[in-house]
Amino acid sequence: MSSPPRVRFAPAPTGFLHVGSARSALFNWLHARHHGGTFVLRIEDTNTELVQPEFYDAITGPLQWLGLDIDEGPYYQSQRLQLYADAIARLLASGDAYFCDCTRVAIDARLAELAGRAGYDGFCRDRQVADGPDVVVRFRVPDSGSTVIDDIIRGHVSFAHAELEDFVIRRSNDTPVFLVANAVDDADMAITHVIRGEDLLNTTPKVQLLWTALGYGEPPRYAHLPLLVGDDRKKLSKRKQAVALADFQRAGYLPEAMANYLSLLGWGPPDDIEIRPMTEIIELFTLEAVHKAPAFFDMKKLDHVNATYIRALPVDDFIERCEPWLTNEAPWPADSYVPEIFAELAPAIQEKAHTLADVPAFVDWLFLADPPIDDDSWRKAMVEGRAAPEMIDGVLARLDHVEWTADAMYALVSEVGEANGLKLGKAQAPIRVAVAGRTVGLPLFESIVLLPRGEVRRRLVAARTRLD
RNA sequence: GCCCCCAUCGUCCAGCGGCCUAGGACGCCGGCCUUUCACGCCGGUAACACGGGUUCGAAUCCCGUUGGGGGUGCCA
Repeated sequence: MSSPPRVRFAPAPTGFLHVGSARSALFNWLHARHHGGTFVLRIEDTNTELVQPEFYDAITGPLQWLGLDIDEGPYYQSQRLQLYADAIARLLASGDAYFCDCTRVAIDARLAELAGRAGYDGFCRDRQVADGPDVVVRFRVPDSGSTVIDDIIRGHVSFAHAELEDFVIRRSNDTPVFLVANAVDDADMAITHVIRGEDLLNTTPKVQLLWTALGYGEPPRYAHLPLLVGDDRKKLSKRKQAVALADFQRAGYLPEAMANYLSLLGWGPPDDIEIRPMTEIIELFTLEAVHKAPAFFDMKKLDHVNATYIRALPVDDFIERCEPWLTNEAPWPADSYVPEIFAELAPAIQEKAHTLADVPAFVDWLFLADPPIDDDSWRKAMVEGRAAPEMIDGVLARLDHVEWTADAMYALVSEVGEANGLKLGKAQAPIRVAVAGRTVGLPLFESIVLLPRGEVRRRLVAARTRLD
């Protein structure tokens, strides 16, 4: 354990990279970085029937976005098939594996009579079946004894061989099952630590058995991470929305916030400071400190972490990161967007936005010819609020003579409010709704003077008209 | 069914035999600040699943129960 660790993240390209997978990747990466080790990416694509080419990029893209730089690979198992075939041949030769031509239906029929058993009954163990089409290779699990996994997170986990079936290691289409590829590659790539989700814990003794039969010597250390669960306390599933890492990117989460939050699921820094730079997390992270219980993926907390990161961004950086939401994704026509106006307001927006996707809603009224007026806001400020018509009339009366600055507007609205017995908080509401369309938003006077005076007048008049 | 794992506030983490009348964070509820909403600050709510042991002493160790999850495929 004195030499630097070599870890691997080994996803199958069968879908978009899931947050749970991303968390596994992160923990592997953290372990490697903490110990100055190597982070290897290996694509587990032995099952050609399930693999979809478009998902290869769906792995490396999000990893890169998250900031998990890869030291080695990607290795593709589909390009290493000969290695696995050789290993299987060796197992066949040594008698640790055998051919089987049973169909699932036949197996199930036999199993139905031996109540309580599942999997495979060992029917072909000594039938000397010859290789051929529709023939698989199975591993001969020892009848007695057990395999013990010394898991860094879970301690010793024991599996009785009697509970393990003679599992398939080569499919009838001649492709190896991931268990073989796992053992072969982990040995070949000199992997020292296998860090992955707890859902793989049950497959570990099988890989271990293969490892031993292949004579690989000292196996890697295992660390099975607690699963990430959703509202229903069940493993985060692809069925639900927003479990792909790319969805979070699209929803306006910063990669560093995402990585920071993910590091907090199943682990916590010893000093309780949760939001901090990745360099510090690397320094503090250890697998030994990862705990065992499943972790709920809490969007509320993610939002909080994200908002904290957004606020901490240098304003120029913030503006740059908002770019996609201000252009391609923006709700306004491209030619009406004025970068200078946005830049002026950016610091205030940083204070309020929880995600980058929230950003356009703060400024859309500045770039839209006719911003929509929110019904609830209208009701609250114009109908239920006191003196809305008086406020608008009062402001309108002096609008053309006021200096077009935030301070002057502040004074104007304050005075008109006072004349109507309203404090500023109440007084500004009708003006805000008339001009910006909502009761909530940026500091009003600072932002309203960014609109031409004539446009503000037009909106006030329109609101006043609607009020009658 | 069988195998494996897990069990501290609603949620995420602290706690690894005495410092715990259980700590922090998110959320939630009050209050302050205030140009709305946020931010910030102050305060509050709220947990050791249960039952047996072991021990002078248990959230911490052991056993059981209950509950949850995962796996039981020619997916990974």
